[in-house]
Amino acid sequence: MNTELHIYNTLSRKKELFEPLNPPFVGMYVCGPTAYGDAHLGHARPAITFDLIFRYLQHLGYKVRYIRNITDVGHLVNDADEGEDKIAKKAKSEQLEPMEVVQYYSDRYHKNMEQLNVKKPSIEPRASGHIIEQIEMIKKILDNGFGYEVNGSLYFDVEKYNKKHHYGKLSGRKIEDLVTNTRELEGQDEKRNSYDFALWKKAQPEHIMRWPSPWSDGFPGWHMECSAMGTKYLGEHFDIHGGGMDLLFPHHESEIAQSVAANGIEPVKYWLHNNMITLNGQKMGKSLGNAVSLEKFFTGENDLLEQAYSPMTIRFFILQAHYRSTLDFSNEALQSAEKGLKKLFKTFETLNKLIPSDHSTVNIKKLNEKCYKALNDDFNSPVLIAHLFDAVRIINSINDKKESVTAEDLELLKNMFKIFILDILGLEEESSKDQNDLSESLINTILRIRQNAKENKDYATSDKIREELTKLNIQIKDTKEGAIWSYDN
RNA sequence: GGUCUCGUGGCCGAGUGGCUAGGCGGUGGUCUGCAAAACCAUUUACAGCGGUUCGAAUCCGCUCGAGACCUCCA
Repeated sequence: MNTELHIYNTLSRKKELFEPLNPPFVGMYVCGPTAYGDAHLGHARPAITFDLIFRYLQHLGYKVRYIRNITDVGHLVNDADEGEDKIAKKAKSEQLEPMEVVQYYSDRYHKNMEQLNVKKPSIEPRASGHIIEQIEMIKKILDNGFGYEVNGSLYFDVEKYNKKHHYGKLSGRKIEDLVTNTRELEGQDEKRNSYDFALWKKAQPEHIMRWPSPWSDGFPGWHMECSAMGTKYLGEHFDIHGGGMDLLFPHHESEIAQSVAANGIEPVKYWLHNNMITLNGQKMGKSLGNAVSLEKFFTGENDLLEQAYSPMTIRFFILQAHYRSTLDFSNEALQSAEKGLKKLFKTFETLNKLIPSDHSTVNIKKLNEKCYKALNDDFNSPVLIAHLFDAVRIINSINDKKESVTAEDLELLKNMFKIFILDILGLEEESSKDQNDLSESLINTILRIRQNAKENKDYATSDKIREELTKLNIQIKDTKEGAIWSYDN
């Protein structure tokens, strides 16, 4: 039962039985963030999706090596910029060493991931730390005749590659379509064909991120880092490669081509892609200017947000949709997720109070099996959550003496909750509110009651309240504007 | 324009040939000093049109609508 995991492979566009290449080991590579800005809701989706997958594979007993890179070289800021490095641009504008920018945003990313309870990957390599590996891989591609050099820059010869292999097999594109669908740019292009892509780019004099190579001082092309680092840590052929659907083409397509060109074998057995998060039906992305940072979600400081949404609300919201569906953001949807999550956690308390009886009126074993069935069907977390809410209803009914379970079933129920909610979905209870906020509003509530008593000339009660608060080192002062209070330390 | 994906009830979101998804909200009830919580019941569905089929939200075709990718760069 637990072993029949099926996952949707973008390569075949079908659900396939998951069979690792070298069980019990599983290698998984996921495209991580570019460290040049704060993480937004769109970044949370792949992180949480592959965290779920990581956690479930581990739960099934696999020894998973999970690689999630940080891209820290050669990103453009947006379309308007002429070939300038995203990180370098930021560095220049803020008078920083590029690595300072990378460090700053990596730290912030890690903090957000921790808040979302996303487990750390096994290895988190950086592109800048693997320049040698990338150069070595480019050399292999050249040796095998799939690259060409122009003025110190190297490009991948897609047409030549496509004669022996299929460029476009992952994204379902045909090279003829690429020809007709790419418009010609002015002569500045060094590439033989518009669909060729850079393996290595010669740095312009103003570029501050540059490394020596046999061809020029420059930087690696976009797709190289994932091919090189994936190969280095997981081997030439590994189990799972993941990322957002937006990376399907050309990034992942080109990764396949590079690996095949260099190593002669298909790099990845299962390709997994999560869908986008939309806002008013449109993809959420930095370049579109509609991306709300995770930090803003947690504090609520954004015009689009009616309130703050906790990291666990965000996590639950994302897990309530299947990872291959688009998920539309709205305040209403997040608020209902918040309530649902609260209900789920409240049930933990009820569960611990339950008293077993000598027979069960509900089939807990079957429910448990259904939960596994949901996850085994391409990590269907929304269906899993639906089953867990069935369990919630059952638990409350037992508490109301309308249903009953044996001690054995109760144990299973407790175990289910722990395994699915805490371990696999990775949800955790959040301390209801900031402690300070809570005590502050508590005191204000008490003072309002005292004010009422005073207005009713019930001075016995109002004095009693002041006395009790004083004992707690909370000093009350009655002023013309009303009572004020402070900690009396 | 090319390629692909999608269109489910007030909102979000599963399902993919016949059997209640689920959450949030609404309504009625049980409980309750009142409320909350909980439980029970209940409400509104499968974009439109046509076809296949004993039977379609689910398959096929068309129409309408929405989105993603398709230059440089990561």
